[in-house]
Amino acid sequence: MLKAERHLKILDTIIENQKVDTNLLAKQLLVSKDTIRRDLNELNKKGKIHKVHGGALLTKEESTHFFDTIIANEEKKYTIANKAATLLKDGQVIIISGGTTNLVFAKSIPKNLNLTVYTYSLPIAIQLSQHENIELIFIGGKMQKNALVTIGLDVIQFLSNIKADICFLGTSSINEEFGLTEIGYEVSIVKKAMIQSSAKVVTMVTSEKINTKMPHAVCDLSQIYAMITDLKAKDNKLEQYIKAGILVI
Amino acid sequence: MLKAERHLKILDTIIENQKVDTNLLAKQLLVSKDTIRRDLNELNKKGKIHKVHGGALLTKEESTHFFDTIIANEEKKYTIANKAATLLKDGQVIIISGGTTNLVFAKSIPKNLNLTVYTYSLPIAIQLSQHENIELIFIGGKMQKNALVTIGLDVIQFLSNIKADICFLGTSSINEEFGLTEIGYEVSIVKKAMIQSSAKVVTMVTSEKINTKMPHAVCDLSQIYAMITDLKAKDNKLEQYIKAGILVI
DNA sequence: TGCAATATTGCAAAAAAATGCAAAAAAAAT
DNA sequence: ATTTTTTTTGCATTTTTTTGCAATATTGCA
Repeated sequence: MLKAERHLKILDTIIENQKVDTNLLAKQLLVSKDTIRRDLNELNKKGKIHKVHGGALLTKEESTHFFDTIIANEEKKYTIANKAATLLKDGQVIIISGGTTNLVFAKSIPKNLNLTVYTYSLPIAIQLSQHENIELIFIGGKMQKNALVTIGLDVIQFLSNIKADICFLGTSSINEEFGLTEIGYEVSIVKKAMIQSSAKVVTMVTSEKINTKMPHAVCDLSQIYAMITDLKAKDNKLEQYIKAGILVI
Repeated sequence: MLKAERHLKILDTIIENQKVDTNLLAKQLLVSKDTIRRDLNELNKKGKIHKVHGGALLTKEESTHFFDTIIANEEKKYTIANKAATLLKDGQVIIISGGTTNLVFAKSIPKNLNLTVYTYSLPIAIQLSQHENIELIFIGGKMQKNALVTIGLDVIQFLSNIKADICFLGTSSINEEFGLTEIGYEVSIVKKAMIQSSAKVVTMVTSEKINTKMPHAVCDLSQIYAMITDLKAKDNKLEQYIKAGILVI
């Protein structure tokens, strides 16, 4: 049986019974417990189930479902999110920008990590409010209703008063000459403020945005600590960024 | 049965019966009393329950969890919300507190009204973000995860800088002698700040909260402009409030 | 106060999870 | 088609978690 097939069956049984048991699954699917455990870990990481000692439970996703509608390139974003999660360490203070890449990232934050998270995105806040060990601070201000993020002066001012370890910037355009650029002016301003407030800058870029440019500058390559893409780190496209001194993951 | 599953069942029964009994649980869940005790200790440590000799009791935290509970007294709250909506006028600036009464109120705001709304409740923000003509400002700060509202100093400070026409306070306890009172300290502080920032104070109270008292004072009757309940305005219970000069609707 | 019920603590057996490793299978590259 | 690379899987080992039991302490009530 294929791994993906197994995953679907696991999800099916968990939806039907509200829970699954590692031992039972191993017998039913004719694989070792280790394999089942690995399966459950993967599904857990994707936020599809809630892993516990001895098996897994159904996640309560009423809240998050509301926003999930359509996420473009979801697979790529999961790839990126999982890589990004490896940068997280217990006790860190991080800032997360808006966008669906970051929403997927928020879902992928391991449930056992203790973090302090600042965000100005409503969907991300809802997602993270389900996370036991995260201290969540919402950055208030005028709401931009289509994107469900706050913008404007209040946000900038709030950001200017905090100091974070890492800021995670969702999909922007990136380009060797101009660095990070944004489509909207307001967002570019907010991102600049985020960078000012953070020791390290991590940018997550889906491959189609690499080597593209938008009207509003955010920062240049020298300010970026790490760049996370859905490509393999040694991909040709990424060579120039490695040369620029960025940690490419 | 999985441990996590047992914990959920314990929480379920405690929400249903307001309390649980160690012995009974041991028999029902087919484990030793020691295990139940350990379970209760863990849940207690997480603040989900309040452990006592012989079992455990319900905590406020769990009773106000936003996603788990169906809105209590939903009918009454719709009655209240519709009355409250009659106070709204084009161009007003209003502040809305948290709670399910206000959530229902937010749903009931006529779609053609132009308003500026301040809120610190995530569910209400989501609701209002669907509303074409509302300028929405979210008051940021540390998120209280169970109720999905922001609390703390940031909220107070933000509120101190705004000036609204009306603030709508959701269900609190009301009482002739002590005025409005709240169960939680933090919320009482925030509500005080809301009152400071508003020209008029409107309180929405479901009938079972009338003439009850909670530990933390918010304001006395003289500061209240209008009081909205699910009762008829000429109900006996409301007489004293009319005498106190409140517009009872 | 005394007594029965309930709690706590230390301990050991059992179950489950994590880790490292190597074989097998699948996918990709040649 | 075959070699190389990557992914998947099972197994042995170590570590952690869970659980019940017994001994001891504490609590609440008559």
